[in-house]
Amino acid sequence: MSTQSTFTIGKLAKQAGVGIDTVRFYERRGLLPEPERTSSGYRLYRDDSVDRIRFVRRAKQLGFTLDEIENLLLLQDQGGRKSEVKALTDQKLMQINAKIDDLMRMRDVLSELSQRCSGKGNVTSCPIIDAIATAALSDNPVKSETE
Amino acid sequence: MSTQSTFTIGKLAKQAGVGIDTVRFYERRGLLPEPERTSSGYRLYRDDSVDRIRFVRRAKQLGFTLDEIENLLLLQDQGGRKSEVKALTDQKLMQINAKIDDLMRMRDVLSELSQRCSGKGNVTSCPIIDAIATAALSDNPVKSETE
DNA sequence: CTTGACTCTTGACCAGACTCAAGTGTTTAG
DNA sequence: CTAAACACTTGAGTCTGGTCAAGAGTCAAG
Repeated sequence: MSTQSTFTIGKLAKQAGVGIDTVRFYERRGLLPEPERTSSGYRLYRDDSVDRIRFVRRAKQLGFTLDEIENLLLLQDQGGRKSEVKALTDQKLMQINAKIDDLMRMRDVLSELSQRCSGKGNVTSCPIIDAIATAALSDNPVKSETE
Repeated sequence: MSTQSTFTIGKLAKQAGVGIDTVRFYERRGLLPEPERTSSGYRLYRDDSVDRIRFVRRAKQLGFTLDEIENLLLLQDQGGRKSEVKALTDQKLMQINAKIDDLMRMRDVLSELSQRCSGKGNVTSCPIIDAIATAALSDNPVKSETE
């Protein structure tokens, strides 16, 4: 009578917008609890599993790794403190800022090199190649702790 | 009388600032030509190999992958056209810009969420968790072609 | 001559997040 | 009843850029 709200892995995957293998992978990773099974062993899910996978996907879009997301989910499940969530967020924010800084430095160099290169003729005395070949780039570490 | 300017892999690695394994790895990858060998099989290098490794390292700092660097080196070795080098550079520039855009979008969301979260109390009704759990984030693709 | 430092090769392993293959069992539509 | 579509498990492969280990040969100093 009412909508029977359990479904197998294929529907879950489709509803959550991921592949079937991804669902099983998330389960192995501990991001999804082990679901009930039918007598024949098929996994049975309910809507909350869709939500959970979407949570993972959205957190990933924000730059969190699966390990970090596991942490976030744990805090949600077991009622952690807001300060822990905020700490994870701020840490991620700093990592992202560091990465942006790296990339902007690369961009600045590349964009200047591109402008200096006419693009005409053969590669002898190409400002781009020359700059990479000699130490025209500052030799300070471009690597941030985020790599 | 003159400085005998060949050396084995350890010196090369040290001079270029990479590990010995990295040198051999670059050779396997085709970034370094196969060097001469002593009668006992030791690799023998000259200064140009130092330059070549440094080229790779600098190009990497600019965001090029080893495949792309191989390409760059090929253009340098075989006198390609400047336009090809410029094309590679501009392509990389666009990739980097796309990545920066992605990261800035993430940063904006995270930074707003962080500001909205007091960090006090337990996680029930945490604005960060709530935002990830519901569709508070735009569901448009954050993925750029650079991933 | 011996010891220690150096080099050789092959091949495995790391992170991160999946993705696929093979072989088998289950459910459903016609 | 049969065939398609779906699901199961185990285990391996993908990509990138290295890094490490084992076992053996080589070279320089004392």
